[in-house]
Amino acid sequence: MIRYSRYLMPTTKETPSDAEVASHRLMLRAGLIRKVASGIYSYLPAGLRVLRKVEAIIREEMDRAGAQEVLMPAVIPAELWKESGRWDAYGKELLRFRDRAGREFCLGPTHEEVITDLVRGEVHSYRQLPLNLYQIQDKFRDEIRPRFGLMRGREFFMKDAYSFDADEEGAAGTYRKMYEAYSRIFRRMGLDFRAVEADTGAIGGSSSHEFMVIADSGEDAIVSCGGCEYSANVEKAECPPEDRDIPSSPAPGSPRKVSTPGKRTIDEVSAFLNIAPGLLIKTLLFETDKGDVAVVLSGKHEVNETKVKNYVGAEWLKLAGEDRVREITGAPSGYTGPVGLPVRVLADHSVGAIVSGATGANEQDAHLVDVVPGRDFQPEAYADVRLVEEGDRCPRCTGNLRSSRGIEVGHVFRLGTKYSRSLSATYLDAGGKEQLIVMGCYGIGVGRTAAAAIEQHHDQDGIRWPISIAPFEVCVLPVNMKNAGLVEEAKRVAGELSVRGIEALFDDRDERPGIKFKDADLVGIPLRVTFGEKNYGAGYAEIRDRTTGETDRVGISAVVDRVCAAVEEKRKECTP
RNA sequence: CGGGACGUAGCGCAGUCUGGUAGCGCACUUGCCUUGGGAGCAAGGGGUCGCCGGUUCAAGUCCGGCCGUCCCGACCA
Repeated sequence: MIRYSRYLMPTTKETPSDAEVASHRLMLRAGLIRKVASGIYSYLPAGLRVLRKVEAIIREEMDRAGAQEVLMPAVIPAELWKESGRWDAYGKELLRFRDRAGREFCLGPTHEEVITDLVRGEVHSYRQLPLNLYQIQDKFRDEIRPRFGLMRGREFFMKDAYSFDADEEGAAGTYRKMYEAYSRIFRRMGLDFRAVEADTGAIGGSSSHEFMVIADSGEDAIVSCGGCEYSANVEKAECPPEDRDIPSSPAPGSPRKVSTPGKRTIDEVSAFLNIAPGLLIKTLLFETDKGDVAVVLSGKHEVNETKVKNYVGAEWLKLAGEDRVREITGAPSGYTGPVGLPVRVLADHSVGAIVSGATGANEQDAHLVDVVPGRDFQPEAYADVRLVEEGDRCPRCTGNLRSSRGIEVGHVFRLGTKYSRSLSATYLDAGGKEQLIVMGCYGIGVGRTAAAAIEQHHDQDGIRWPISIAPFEVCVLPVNMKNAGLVEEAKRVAGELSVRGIEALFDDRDERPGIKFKDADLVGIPLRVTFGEKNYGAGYAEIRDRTTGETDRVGISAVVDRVCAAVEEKRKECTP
C-alpha cells in the first residue's frame, strides 16, 4: 500500500501550454513525467510504475516465445558501426561523441551491430541455432523533431530482440512466433491494434510488419481492407494496375501543343482544358543519388516517394527544386511533361490506363494534348509508384480499402543476412560447410506504447488505464481525514487489498474530497473505493469503476472481497 | 533543415505597440473555516522579465546577435 501523502505524483489542474496531444498532456498533468529537454524526460514514480508494467508484459511474452533476455551497453564503439557500414549510412540521428583519448563512440539507437558481434563470437555451430535474444534498454536517437511527449522522444526505452536462425525457413518460423507474441503483448495491454505490412526503411531486410495502435493522433497513415485481412502502411500499400475506366481511342498523328497561360496545377489545367484530372499525365522530377528520375502518374493520384526510392534503389531522393526543374525542362515547374524529356522516365500503372491524355509541354504556359503513352514517350517501366487512396480496390481481394491513422508501437523485420554478411556471423552446418546466419529483429517502444494506451483510453477527466498497465489498480479514498474511525477503516481496507496482491494507493492527503476525486480520475486508477461519512456511518463504502462510472454501495465487511473480484474481472479482460 | 509561433514566479497568463517603481489567477507557507467533485476569509514567501551586447537620464518594453521551446513538413519504436 502506498500513501499518497508521501508519494511524488504532482498533479496539475492547468494544462502545460506546450502539450498538444492527449497522452502528453495527461502524462504531465497526472504527474507521471517531467520534461528535462526536448524529447528527454524524467519518469516520476507513478510513470515508472506504468513503464515497468509494460516491460513486465513484454518480458513474459518474450520469454514465453523462447527468447532470452540480455543487456547491452548504450555506449557503442564506432568500429562496430563502421564495420556494418552504418556509421556513414545512419545519418545525423546517430549521436556520436569521443572519449578523452579521442576514440569515437555513439549512443546506440538500435543494437544489430552489438548483438551480431556478440553472437559471431559465441555461435559457431548449427547445433546452437536458433537463438533469440532481447533486451529492454535505453535508446538514443537524435530525432529531427521530437514531439508529443513520450510518443517520439530522443531518449526512450525500447525492447529490441534479435533472432538467429540457420536458414530462411527457420527465420520465417521465428518471425511468425514473434508476430504472435506481439499480438499477445498488445492484446494484454487492452489496445486496439493492427499488424500492417510496412516498408523496411533504414533497418533494411526483406519484409516487415508494423504494429499500429489505431488512434486519430497517430503519425502514420494506414489502410486496411473491409473484406479480408490485408492492411498496410500507406508507404507500402500496393496499388495494382487499374482498368481503363475511360475508354477512348488514341487520337491519330502526334500530340498537339495548346496554350495554357499561368495554368500550373492539376486543378487549374484540368479546368482550363476541360479534361478530367485522371487523363492528365502528371510529371514529377526527382533528384536521387542514382541520378535524376521523372515519375509520371495520373493527375488524380499522388506519388509515393518510398516506392520510387525503392524502385530506383536510391539511398536518398528528393523532389527537384524550381532551379533544377528549369535546368532539365527549360520551363518553370507546372509545365513538365515526359515527351522529349532528357531523363529516365518511370511510369505509374495509372499512366498505362490512359489511352490518350494531356501533359506539360516543357515550355512555359503550354501543355500537350492527345499524348499517347508508349507512342509519344516511352517510360523505362510501368510500376506501382503511387500513393494508395481510401476506397482503392484491395490488392488481395475484391474489397475496398479504408484508411485510418495509427501509432507505431512495434515493428518486426526479417533481416535475412544483411548484418551477418557485413559482420561475418557464420556457423558450420551439419555438412561442415560455413553458412551465414539468418537474422530477424523486433522492436517495441515501451514509453510510446504507454502513450498510445492513453490515446485510446482517456476522457475529459483524465486517463482510463487498462488495469494491466495502470500505475495502481485501486485507489482507496477517505473523504474526510478528520474522521478518525473512517480513516482507520479505509486504511485497513487498503492494507488488506495489498496483502491480497492488489496494488492500492491510499489517498491519505488532508485535501477536500473534490481534489481527491479529480486526481483519482486524472491519474486513471481503474477502481476507487470511497469512504464517505454518511455511508461509513451506515456501514457502507462505495466502489466506483473509472471506465464506466458505475458505482456500487457495498457493506464495509464485503468491500475487500468485492474489490478483489472486480480487479480479477478486469485483469481477465486483459488476457489474450 | 525549411515554414510558423513563443520565452515574464512551480503552472497558466497580462504588461511590450506608445520606455518611467513587475502584475493577475492557480499552486506554496501560516491561521481560521470547510469536508461527496479542483471551496471561503486573512496574512505571507517566491522574479538576474531566456542569455549577451547596443540605444537611452531610464529597457520586460526599442535595436542586433545567440540560446531554448512548441506546432506543420521530410525520418522512426
